[in-house]
Amino acid sequence: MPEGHTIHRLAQDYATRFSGTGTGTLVTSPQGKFSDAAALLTGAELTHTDAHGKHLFLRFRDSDWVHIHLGLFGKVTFGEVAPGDTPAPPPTDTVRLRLANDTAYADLRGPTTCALITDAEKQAVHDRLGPDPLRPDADPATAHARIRRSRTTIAALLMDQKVVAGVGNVYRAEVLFRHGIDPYRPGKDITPAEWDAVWTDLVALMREGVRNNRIDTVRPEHTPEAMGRPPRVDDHGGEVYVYRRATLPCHICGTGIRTADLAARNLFWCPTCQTN
DNA sequence: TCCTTATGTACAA
DNA sequence: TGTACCTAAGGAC
Repeated sequence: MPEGHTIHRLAQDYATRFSGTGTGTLVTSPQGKFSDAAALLTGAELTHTDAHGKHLFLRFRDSDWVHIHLGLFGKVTFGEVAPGDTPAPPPTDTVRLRLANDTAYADLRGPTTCALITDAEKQAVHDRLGPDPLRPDADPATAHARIRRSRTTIAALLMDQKVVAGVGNVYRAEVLFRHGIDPYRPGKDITPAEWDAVWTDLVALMREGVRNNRIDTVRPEHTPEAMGRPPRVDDHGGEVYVYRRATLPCHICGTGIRTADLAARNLFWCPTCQTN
């Protein structure tokens, strides 16, 4: 489930379990691809975690960072351990990285990236990413400056991590729906007022995503209860307007939700509600 | 048991 | 634009 909210939540969850405990962390790579780095890190304490867009950073000692990117399939599962009672279960052979201490373990599977990097290499990652709605230092004007000089569609620009970091296919589709914006509009036509509204909304939606560890975008007045419709659960675990709802009726106007291929990803939108 | 699909990105041509 | 990479779940047989 990796959009930016997942990564920021992971930064918190890793820190809660492994940092500030005063104990070293057992670091292993049962799957093997991270074995050498794991051997260097094991026994050190996790001192800090950081997230920018879909990139997660775990700090050990003073200048060692583990850089993690989940890609499309990556997942982290946490487990609790009771000392001398319930030990961590043996990791399966797809676990790229396991952290374990006296009270918890965390298994990382299927990441696109899991590598030991330096401060400078970490900085280079930050430098190539756009502002992240979940970071307090984010400057939305930087994003709009790029958007306003591009003829590329707003739908494609929102997925470009150099423009905005952390937005993925779900938030892209949902935020455009919430603002009634036609996904095919060129970036250069997005006004400052529209961008301000979209950015503010992304900040709120993604913060809620971190809190709940899932993506919900449906306004209270459009929930099934409020609309007098039977309750539902969308495929991905949250409640949304258009994502993966192709051909189903729009919650607001009843028009069939449309889908199309855009830069090798599935775009979803309501042709009636999104005409701005 | 096989096939498709997925909230992602990098690189080659 | 196409392809490669990483994993697991769900549906069709």
